Amino acid sequence: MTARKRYWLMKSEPDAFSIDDLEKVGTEPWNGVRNYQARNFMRSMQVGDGVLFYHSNCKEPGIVGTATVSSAAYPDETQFDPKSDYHDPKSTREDPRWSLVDVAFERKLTRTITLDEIKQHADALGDGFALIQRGNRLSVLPVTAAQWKFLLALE
DNA sequence: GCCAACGTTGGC
DNA sequence: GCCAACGTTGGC
Repeated sequence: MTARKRYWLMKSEPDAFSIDDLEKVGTEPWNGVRNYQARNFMRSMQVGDGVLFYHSNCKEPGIVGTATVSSAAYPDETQFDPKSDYHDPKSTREDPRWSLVDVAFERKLTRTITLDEIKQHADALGDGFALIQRGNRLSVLPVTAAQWKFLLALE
């Protein structure tokens, strides 16, 4: 039995990993997430779920493309690697603390749907769109089917 | 580069 | 279990 397709927004700093990088490699393990809430969202993802690819911490923050979840959650290898920036000495192979999913490139948007523009549509998006909630820093967050449709219609 | 917001850590 | 200190995120 397959659950109904769900939707997510995932942030990445384009200097570190951009939508162009994803297009080049095709599929990428979404490593380095070290926030429990974000991790829990990834653990609940299913193959085929839709992803809005968001560029953060850059000149023009916003949604730049779409991707799909292409694996179930599995342990993030970087947590075990002492040489990695994402190394977590408190995590063990027996009981891994951090998980990730693979994300597959779908398409680039013809233009960036900017954060500024998204904020202007806060009413239409409804309360609780985590991206534009005050002070929110979550790097992985859920998007409803209605929000997905609305946001992509702005393109 | 600044800084507000927020999560985590660790002393007590 | 409180909370101050600290580190990180991310818009500006």
